[in-house]
Amino acid sequence: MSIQALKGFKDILPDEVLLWQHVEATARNIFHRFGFAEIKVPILEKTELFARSIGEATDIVEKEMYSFSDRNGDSVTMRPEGTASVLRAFIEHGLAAKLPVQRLYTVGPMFRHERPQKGRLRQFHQMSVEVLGLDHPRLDAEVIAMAWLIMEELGLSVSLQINSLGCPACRPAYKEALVAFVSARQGQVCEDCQRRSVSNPLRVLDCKSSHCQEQYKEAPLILDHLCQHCADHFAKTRASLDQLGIPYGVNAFMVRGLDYYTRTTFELLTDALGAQAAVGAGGRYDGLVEQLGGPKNTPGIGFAMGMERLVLLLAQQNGAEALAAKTDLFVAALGEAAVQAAFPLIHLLRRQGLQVATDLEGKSLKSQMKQADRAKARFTLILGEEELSKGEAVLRDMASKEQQPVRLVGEPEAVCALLAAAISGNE
RNA sequence: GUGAGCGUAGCUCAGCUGGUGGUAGCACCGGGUUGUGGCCUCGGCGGUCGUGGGUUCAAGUCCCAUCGCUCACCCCA
Repeated sequence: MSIQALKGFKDILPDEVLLWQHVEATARNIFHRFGFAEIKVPILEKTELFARSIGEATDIVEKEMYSFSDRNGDSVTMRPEGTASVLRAFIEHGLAAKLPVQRLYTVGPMFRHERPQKGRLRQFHQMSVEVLGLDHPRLDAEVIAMAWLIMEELGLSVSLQINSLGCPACRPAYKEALVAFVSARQGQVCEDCQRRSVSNPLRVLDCKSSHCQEQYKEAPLILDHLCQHCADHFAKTRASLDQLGIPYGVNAFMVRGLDYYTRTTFELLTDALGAQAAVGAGGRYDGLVEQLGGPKNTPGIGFAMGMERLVLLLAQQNGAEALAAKTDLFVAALGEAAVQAAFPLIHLLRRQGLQVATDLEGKSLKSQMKQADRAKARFTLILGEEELSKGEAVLRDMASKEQQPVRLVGEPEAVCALLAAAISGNE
């Protein structure tokens, strides 16, 4: 048996890469329109960084991280998410002092040791954004609107849900009320919920058991327990979203998995990916910068989008035919003398910026025409003995089948220019 | 970590209650067209039936184990 990739680690083959590039290019373009700058951060960090940011008691930290001792004995971890690393860099380089409000985005792989399933891998890829230093509700709406625009420009139909998780002033009291509610119904909820009510109480609300959901219809809602400040912030965020015409649903049962979230949270949801509903999600994390040792009172908000999930959606919702790679010119040379003449010419054409494919071993013309067709070449330059003796080649338009002679004598640069002109003239 | 389903050619699959793996489709290579692609047609290449054991005269088929994949739970983008 030959060696296979690790479980949950996948090769992205050339055909699929076209979709990935489209997704990434679309998002990057929008990030830039919104004033975001790219930051590249390491994939490996000290384990402590994630333990402190994501939360010691979360599943991610407890049992899903790729952690190991490096050769010095330090515990290091392959990042399970991007926010912690970006904030570490923000703090480490004193970016707050350079610009009061930082808008950053990053793209790359994340690692979580989970059981793979549809839309979920051990190495997966996220595009994520962070805005640090501002907590105006209009910013919350702007960030959500940016995520929404990416969906629009990718042509993906998803739904947007928002919620507020409160802040350290109001959430604890709500948590207590919820725990009291669940423990009063111990016998009526599933084992998972009984466990969650202790480990991560808010999580009971998105239990998949319809029986549990029935029970929670009467449950206290976080939105009824927000302090004045948080309630205000949420109302203004909603008003700003309304102003932009972004359609959303308020879901008081929406909970995020990471401990650091506060106030506004949101998810972009689809029902087309099996159990994986969220293609993007994020929220505010106002205490996190300080918690990681950064400047006090540095609020933050961000979101991450799962690229595997976006690509899956794009492939099934949108069709991907339009993204096929194509070639400007295929050079078919027949016989050693022609191949000799073609080889440097091809290089010059490529230097000039044309996409040129060829067959280096001088196969039959039929075979080379097939290759040209497969490469989706718009033109084929046929260079055989006949043409060569006349100092010419034949340029064939693959779609119309029209052929015209092209003079090859003279300065190579001039010949290239002639060819390039012939090609662009036929567009 | 838990549960279920599935492993036959590069890909998609057929193979019934065990009885010689398929002219199967797609892809690939070549011929029909001495130098012209897509369509058609003819031919060719291609297999430790995931692996190991067991039952049997006989196992792709039944049993056990193991590895892998998929989906779901958990959790999450």
